[in-house]
Amino acid sequence: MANSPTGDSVLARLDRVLSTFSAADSLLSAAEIARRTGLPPATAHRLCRDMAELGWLESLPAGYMVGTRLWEMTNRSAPTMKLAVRARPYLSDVHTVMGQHVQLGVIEGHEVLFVDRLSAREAPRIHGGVAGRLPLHVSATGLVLLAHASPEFRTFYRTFYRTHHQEAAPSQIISEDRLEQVRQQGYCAQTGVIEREVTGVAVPIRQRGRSVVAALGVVTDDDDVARRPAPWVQMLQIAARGIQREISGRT
Amino acid sequence: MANSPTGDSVLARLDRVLSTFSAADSLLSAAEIARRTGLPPATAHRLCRDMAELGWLESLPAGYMVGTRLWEMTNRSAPTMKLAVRARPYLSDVHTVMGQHVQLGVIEGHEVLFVDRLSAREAPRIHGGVAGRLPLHVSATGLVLLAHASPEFRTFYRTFYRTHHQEAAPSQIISEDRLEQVRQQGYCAQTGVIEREVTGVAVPIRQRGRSVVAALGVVTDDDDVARRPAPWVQMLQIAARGIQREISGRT
DNA sequence: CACAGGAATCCCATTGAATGCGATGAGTGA
DNA sequence: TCACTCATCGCATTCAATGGGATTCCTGTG
Repeated sequence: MANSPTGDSVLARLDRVLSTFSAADSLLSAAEIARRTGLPPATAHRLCRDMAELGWLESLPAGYMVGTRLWEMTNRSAPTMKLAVRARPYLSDVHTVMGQHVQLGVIEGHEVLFVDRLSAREAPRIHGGVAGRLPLHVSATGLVLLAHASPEFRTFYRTFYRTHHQEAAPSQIISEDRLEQVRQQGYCAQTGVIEREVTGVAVPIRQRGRSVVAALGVVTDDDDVARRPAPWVQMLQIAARGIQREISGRT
Repeated sequence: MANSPTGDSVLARLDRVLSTFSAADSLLSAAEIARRTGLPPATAHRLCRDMAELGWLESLPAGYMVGTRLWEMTNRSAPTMKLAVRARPYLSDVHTVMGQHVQLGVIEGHEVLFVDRLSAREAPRIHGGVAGRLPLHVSATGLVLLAHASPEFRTFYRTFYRTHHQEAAPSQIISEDRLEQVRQQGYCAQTGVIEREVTGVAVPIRQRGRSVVAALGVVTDDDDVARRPAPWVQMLQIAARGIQREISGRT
């Protein structure tokens, strides 16, 4: 017994402890955390206590919960979150006018991470919430991001997906032709990939007119959108331009 | 030199490193971080590298930025953030109908932390963004939270504020009478505390009809609100009830 | 009411992970 | 070419972190 005979760093352990919490398990006792992380109870207990002291966790009689400190620090200084905050009013506009789910996604690892979303209560339920993730090619938002990623990344993604989800890889939707089309058109619209009847439309958001840093999308069950996406695309593009202006100004 | 002769833990150092980043300084080199935290360059460098490996930070040629991993974990599992996500549609409703700044605040330490905000572009600029903080008594949102806090906390806050900001503590607005009034009325409306002409109105949000866990507020420069807050209060209360139902259902 | 079982918390000898000095290399600007 | 700064690495040092075990604190149960 010493400074961790298992050979993992304090940092890695902290990450493990934090990962233990989820939407379903937001309140965990020290013993439970120890069990799930495989850490000795005493160690888990000490780590949690120290994290609680800093506000990383919140200590309650019943156990520990994730605190607001990390969220606060991240939200304030992570560039992606600053983007989300600045884009928010534009999402809101789109949401108000279209009355559908509106979302803002970025590439994170090999998935789309939805960094903001305004949901329509009357619209169909969709997968993933705020901070949710989806494979890149199953949503229009993700597909736009994939289309504008580097050629190396696109190749990587194809092989990656083939190896991990060989079950039903609809390879035509991530074909180079399809992605080229998305780039040319300046948008992506697709219906029924996750669920029949549901259509996604998304447009890229560029930083200073260059690299694509995010994608703005709507999700709807309005059949009309699938048939004539043009007006919707245009509304999204106007919002996207607003966001681009907003984020290209100051840092 | 050893396992930290300065006597602070790895955890404390990580916290210091993360705190170094801010909205203004979102991209920092290892050397810069070392300078600001007072850590030896080699140590700062190693910590950053390790954090980047886990996704806590993002490593760029020009330096380090805060990554999305911590935000993601926090957003998914911190109860306060789950509250914010669930409340979002209701904030959106209020925002759409009233066309003013709408915000959701919780008590965090001795301040209000705004966990969500929808801003009106045409409305007056207000202090603090999302993840912003304000002293409890300078906004209607904070005052509602203070009014519903425990008597011990209220006493603590008064003495705390007096010692730290003796300059201009408007003690009448945090008097027990005033707070009692806020509780009785079920809302708080006040004008001109931060800026003349600007009025805040806020109502409490209760969990399962009991403890107040958050406050919902609007900020506006509409003079009419200051004179006749009643209709606005009622709209807020309807939204608040919606949120209460939403968060009292499942965990 | 005593007792069992589980959790939280404390204690403390042990030790290897973390540390930071110093050196090297890469990059930049004068 | 030189001077300066930063990133990165190697390595001996050592104390902060560790975890087994004991103790205390609950809580539910027979």
